[in-house]
Amino acid sequence: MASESSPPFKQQRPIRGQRAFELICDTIRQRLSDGLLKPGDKLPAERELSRQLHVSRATIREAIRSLEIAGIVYQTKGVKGGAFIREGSPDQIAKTLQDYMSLGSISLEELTEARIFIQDIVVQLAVERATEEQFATLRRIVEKTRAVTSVQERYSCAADFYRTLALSTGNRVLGMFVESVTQILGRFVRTPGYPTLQEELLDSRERFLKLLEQRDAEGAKAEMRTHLNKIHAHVHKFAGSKAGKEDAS
Amino acid sequence: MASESSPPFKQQRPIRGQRAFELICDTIRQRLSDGLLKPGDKLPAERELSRQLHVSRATIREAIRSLEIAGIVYQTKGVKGGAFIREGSPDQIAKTLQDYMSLGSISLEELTEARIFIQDIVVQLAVERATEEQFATLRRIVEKTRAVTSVQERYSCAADFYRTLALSTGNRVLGMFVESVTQILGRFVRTPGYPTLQEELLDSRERFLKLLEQRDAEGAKAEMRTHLNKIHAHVHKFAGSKAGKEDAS
DNA sequence: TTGGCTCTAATGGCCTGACCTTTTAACAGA
DNA sequence: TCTGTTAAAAGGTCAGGCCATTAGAGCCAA
Repeated sequence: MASESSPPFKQQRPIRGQRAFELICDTIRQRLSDGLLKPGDKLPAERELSRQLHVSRATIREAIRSLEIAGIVYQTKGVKGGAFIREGSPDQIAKTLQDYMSLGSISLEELTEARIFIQDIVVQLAVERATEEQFATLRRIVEKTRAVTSVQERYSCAADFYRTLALSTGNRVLGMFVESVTQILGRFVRTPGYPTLQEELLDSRERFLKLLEQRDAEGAKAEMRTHLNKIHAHVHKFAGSKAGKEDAS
Repeated sequence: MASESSPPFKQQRPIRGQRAFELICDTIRQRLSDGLLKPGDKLPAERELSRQLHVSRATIREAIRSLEIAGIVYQTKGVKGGAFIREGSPDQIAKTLQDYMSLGSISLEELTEARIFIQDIVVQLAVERATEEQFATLRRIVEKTRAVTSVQERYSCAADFYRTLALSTGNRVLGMFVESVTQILGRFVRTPGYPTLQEELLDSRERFLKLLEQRDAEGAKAEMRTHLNKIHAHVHKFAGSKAGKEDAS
């Protein structure tokens, strides 16, 4: 935010429902896409922006709050605190999908179905593009999985596995989707009463890795599909029983 | 919002950075996922919520603002106005992806690449699941495309086409992704100076529809891929030249 | 020197209370 | 019946204040 001494925001003609805080958001977004603001940069303090833009601090706060919720900035308190531009993260997509599930605009079944198809793509691309080093990382993660005991740790390992796999495609859009689904399904796993399903996991992982290293796309995709179908059936059953209990109570 | 007479929001937790407006958001989200709130429902007025929850109106406003930015509610002014729960829409995903492009967390190339793969899935599912009626709708859209002249109209027809196609898969997650990408690429189309690329569009659509109606998945996928590759090359060239000009100026 | 200690200023979080604009419904008058 | 006026409700904004957190400055004692 360059300091602007000229009157910057004197919208006295709000013909439309344009709100002051939206103009401020748009300005900052514009500076982002123009490259004037980059991740890590710090916005001026609320009181300072209030002076610069000739709006009240409450309005500035609504604007910054909006940017925060949109995942564009984060805020910290204290001196040297403020609003900082952040990197994009899958969290934002995950939150949106989660909200949409709550709203009933998408269903768990649609999410898992989409996941299976997209994971197919991921596997295909991983076979084509993953480096030996990434194979090694995946193998390390599987080894780590062998040692864990708690549900929480196993989920964490699975998340690492899918994340690394998606990373190896070099496509961060796919990566964000995969990570989002992982996070959402993770909420079920963390729900008390979620039954463990460990038995064949490691075997499946081993087979999958082997096929991946052999660059056998079809085989790896089939293995992944089979595994995901099992997992998803498990989650659906759990989610269904939970909903049933809620209805009954 | 049940009225709580006991001290509701006196968070003396220094460890947690939990803010008052976040608690309010969480409460409302909880009611959503519990089914106590549904799309179309109206939240109490700001002043009313302020009284009920024993927080200032400014805090209530920050909470509602957050829900609005998250795409959960929309607000209207005037008597009979207020915050209403809305349906989930792809706009939210589109906005997030757009922001992430501005932040540099994803690139146009990654987005279009992902689109090609996901459109593959969509076509596959459409071949398997689309009804005759949906075929007819698609054909109507193509016919309409024949008549349009402006870039804006043509974009609108293309958006309808992809939306209808995605709809026919019955998977709204895929639908939202497709719609989001359409919206984002639409921003380029609407940029002044975007060169038209009309020639083969209608021919391609015709061929595609024919293959779709014959339930020829591989053929339809190939046709769609070829078309998208052309479109994307076009967009990339335009985006690249625009970026170049910006650097030069 | 070094390890704490307090003090202070900067900053976000929250509050109170007020005024404006927009929107709708109720009402009054032709 | 229609039309214009009015009042109430609701969001949008402003002004100013206090509190809690934080990092640095400066100080003091071991």
